[in-house]
Amino acid sequence: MRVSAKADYAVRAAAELAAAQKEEAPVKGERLADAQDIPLQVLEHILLELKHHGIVRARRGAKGGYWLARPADEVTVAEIVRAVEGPIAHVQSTPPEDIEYRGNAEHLQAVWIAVRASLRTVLEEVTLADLVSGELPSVVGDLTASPDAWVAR
Amino acid sequence: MRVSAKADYAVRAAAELAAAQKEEAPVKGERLADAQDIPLQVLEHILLELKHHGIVRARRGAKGGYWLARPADEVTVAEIVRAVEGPIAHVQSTPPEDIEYRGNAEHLQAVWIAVRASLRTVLEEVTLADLVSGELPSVVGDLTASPDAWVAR
DNA sequence: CGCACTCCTGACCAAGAAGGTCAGGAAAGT
DNA sequence: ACTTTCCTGACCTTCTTGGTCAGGAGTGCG
Repeated sequence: MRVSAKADYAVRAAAELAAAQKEEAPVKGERLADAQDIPLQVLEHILLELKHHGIVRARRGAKGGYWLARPADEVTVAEIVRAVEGPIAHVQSTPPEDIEYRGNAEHLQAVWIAVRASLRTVLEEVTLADLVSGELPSVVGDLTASPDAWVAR
Repeated sequence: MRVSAKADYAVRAAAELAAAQKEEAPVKGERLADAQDIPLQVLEHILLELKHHGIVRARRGAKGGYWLARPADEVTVAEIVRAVEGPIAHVQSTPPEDIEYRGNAEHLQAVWIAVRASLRTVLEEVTLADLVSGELPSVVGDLTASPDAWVAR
């Protein structure tokens, strides 16, 4: 139930790309790495994965670099997390809808499905455009409104 | 962003204990292992952790076994998951409220906080009593109502 | 008491993931 | 040609996961 460094890095790098989208020129990996304090070689691997998933594009050579394949308001955080971490909220590496629970745990499946659905309501709602503008969807606002949400437990 | 086998096992075993709570006699580890198809030795380690967290109690010897330390409607799934997996929704092993984001990723913190909060709305709401009775809280009902929630993405 | 029963605990293990580094190849521009 | 920058795979160390093994310690009963 944790977020990997890779996913965190990927979203941060993508946010930088989103912000640079107006510039009309590719952004070099090194600039992204510097801006977000990510080891360059790690970042390159991540960007490659994002490219394979059709989220970013790239060109090599001088004047080369990376850019988003789509407008920033059409790329969700969920997509990026899935690209680098795989499916969200799997249980023992299998999707919750494929698990059969026995005995008194029968209804546990619905709980895991609800867990996944609740993650989706956040991750699929937030786009890179939201992220860089700071105008987050209302679902995020609602969830972060209580001071309770900001303390560990 | 996945649920470990251990967490899944722990909740299932706890559900069995919740169901057996009326019986007034401890439940043997072996019976739990059989009922939920969990390797006995793995289960014992898990139950030990749950015991250390004050969620279950145990007695050894003949007539020994495990039982819930509290009524089933006072034990949430969140507690059990935390007992065996540690804090929910940490990023790179640090709680999201302790991370400082720079540049265009500044608002990512609020997103991770919202992710954690949304997990809590499910996991802290569902008790073991809910789980065995099948009368899940409305938040689960709402989230699992759409057929969309039941398909992979 | 002696003994069977059951939990308790730590050591151990293989496989995989996480996080990161190294080194070289392949396109693009000047 | 040559530099720049992405592309790719190999490799490394540490930690986690899921699981097994073996023995110790408390509990109840004949």
